[in-house]
Amino acid sequence: MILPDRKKRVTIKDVAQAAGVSTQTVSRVMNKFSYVSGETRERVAAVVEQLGYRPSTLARSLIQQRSYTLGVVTFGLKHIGPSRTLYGIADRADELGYMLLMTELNNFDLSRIEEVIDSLLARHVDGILWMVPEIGDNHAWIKERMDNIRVPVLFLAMEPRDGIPSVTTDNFHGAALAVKHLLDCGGKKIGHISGPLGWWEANERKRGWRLTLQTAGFDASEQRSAEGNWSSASGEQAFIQLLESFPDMDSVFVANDQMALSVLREAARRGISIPQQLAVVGFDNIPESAYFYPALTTVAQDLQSLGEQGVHNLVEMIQARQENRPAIVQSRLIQPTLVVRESSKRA
Amino acid sequence: MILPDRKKRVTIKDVAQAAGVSTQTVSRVMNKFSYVSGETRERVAAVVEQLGYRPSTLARSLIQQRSYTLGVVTFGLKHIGPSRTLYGIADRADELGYMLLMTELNNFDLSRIEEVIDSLLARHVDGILWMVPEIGDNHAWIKERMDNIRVPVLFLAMEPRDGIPSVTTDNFHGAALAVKHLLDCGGKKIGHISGPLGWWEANERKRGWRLTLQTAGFDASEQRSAEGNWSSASGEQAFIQLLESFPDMDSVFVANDQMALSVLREAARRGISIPQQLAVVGFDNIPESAYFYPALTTVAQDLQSLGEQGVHNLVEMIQARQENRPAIVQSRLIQPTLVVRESSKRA
DNA sequence: CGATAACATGTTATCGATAACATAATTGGA
DNA sequence: TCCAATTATGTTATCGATAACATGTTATCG
Repeated sequence: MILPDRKKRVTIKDVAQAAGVSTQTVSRVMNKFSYVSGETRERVAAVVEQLGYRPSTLARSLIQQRSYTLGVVTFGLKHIGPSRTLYGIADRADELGYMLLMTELNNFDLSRIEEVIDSLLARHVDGILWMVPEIGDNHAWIKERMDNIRVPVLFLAMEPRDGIPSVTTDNFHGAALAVKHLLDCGGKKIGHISGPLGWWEANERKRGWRLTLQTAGFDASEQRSAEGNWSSASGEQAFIQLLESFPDMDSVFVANDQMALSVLREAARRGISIPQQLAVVGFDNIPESAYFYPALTTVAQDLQSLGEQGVHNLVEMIQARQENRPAIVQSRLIQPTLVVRESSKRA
Repeated sequence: MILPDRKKRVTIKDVAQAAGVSTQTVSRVMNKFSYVSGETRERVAAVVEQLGYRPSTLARSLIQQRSYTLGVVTFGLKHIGPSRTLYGIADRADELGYMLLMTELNNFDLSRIEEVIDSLLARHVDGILWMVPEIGDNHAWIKERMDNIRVPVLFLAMEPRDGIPSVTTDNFHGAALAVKHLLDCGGKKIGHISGPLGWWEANERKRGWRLTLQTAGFDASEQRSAEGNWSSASGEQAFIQLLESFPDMDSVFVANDQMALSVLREAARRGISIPQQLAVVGFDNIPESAYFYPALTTVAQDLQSLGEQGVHNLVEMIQARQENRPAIVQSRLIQPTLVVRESSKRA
């Protein structure tokens, strides 16, 4: 027998010819649920097996107007947050029979955004997951262009907006949890190290800090907070600055764990004991935070499930559209939880 | 004028009809470099602009037998290492005009591996980046199946093998750097906390530790090393165990930064001063390691450039094949560097 | 026993583009 | 001036599959 050229794709025609049937019959065998006699089915299956035939999803996508592929647009992939989300996305997508076309967005020019979306649409993705943090007005294009995009788009970690499907961690509530806990621990003078305030998430966390304090009758004035940029380096700077503008601070809520790490270190250097003199709470619950010294109390946001939810809802929208049902647009908030560890435990 | 249905794809036919030319002419306008009169070109371009036509990469992939898409198979995406690599991949791929089809491999069953590869091939990827750590014999399938895969496959972080293209950090050399540095710092009794020894990378790092010590005439017996599983939790266990089996240890080389973090903490708890009583060197140079207390000396592996190199070489192979040139198969080793910080600096 | 339904299979059109080939109109050089 | 090369455009085949339709064969039922 002549072995087929290993470098050439085995097509449905090859199978049809080898089995002595039409391509349609091969297609029927591959896709089950159609009238094919047992004998024919077996014969075709044998040829499929023998030639190692695998249908081309690409060709199928074209005729069925459906690719079983989702576009994912990320930003800041090299950081741990996005990759945990991506993990959830990959996992659920696989479960639901979808693959992911990935793009990293490296800037926010409108032209770059269009380019990215166009290249996804050119590959016929069934839907798009927009996994880009909301910074300044970099989401401004949404209202205008949304309807021009022929497929559903779901936004992750975006400020909830009416009529725009999204899945987002409740940053405000997370911050409130942190601050309430610090109050419970006897904190009276609670400072804040925020993320870059151009970021919606950073703003929400700061708002959570401010409002929770004010509601409880405490001071949350501007000199009690300092701004970082999420990095440990910036956290160190912000902490030093905060120690100056708010010297009698007894607790601090830090907008992410990386910056909190710097707080722990700088405190150790200065002989400020944690949690006795200064209670610290972070945000994110990165895996390392349990092994900081002292172990960091932090707000856990479940990014993996954020990603999973995102895929789930997006696929739901895709199916609705496929079946001509009205799309259920919803903004979903995921509640973070507090993980109490040593850095805040006071006797 | 009747506006086109926003939900329907604008095809080359629509443009051709609206411009009063054949689809071939539209194709020529889109792809430049062919005879089209200035007048026709302008007219078609205007229609393209007006209808917002974007060619379907999918259809083009089918006829050109080339998709400008790379398959990426990851493992352990939720960890920081893979995502830094992925960032490098995404960046370079974008630069070279490729998109990425991503899959997370969640187990090593041969059937799962075939499934993953099949689903990438079904989507006509031009090449595959295998970004899965080598654990036990989970790469054993390579020799057998490699030729059955119709596209080039490039392996990241795999043990270099003749005839198999790969890009890999030189773990052995990295470990040697670390141990030599500890010797330079006056270390005489140098322990090791390894990663899970089923991993090739963990083994290499341990081998680097052992051989460097032996070459310098020092003891590197088994009770001077303990095995972790990369996690901080396991690092703590391994360190405690090591303190028992090797009580007079004066330095320790830890196979990754997460485990080293636990060493720093446990040492602090026990009043072991670092670096005076115990010098510590980690591996990876995760961003946080510079902000551990004390700041961690570590071996920096440039995962981003690992990813970039991988894409670069893979695309080179794809082009070679396209142009019927012989493929240049090479295994490339990337050299890590030592970053000296407080945890090893002795007076 | 003949008509209708269920089964089994094949033929042609289609998805959205480009390749390969064909043809007509200019241009240019001997 | 005439023919070959260049320019400009159209027609048909193709990539690899499925949809839609057609047709023949075998059960089934009144």
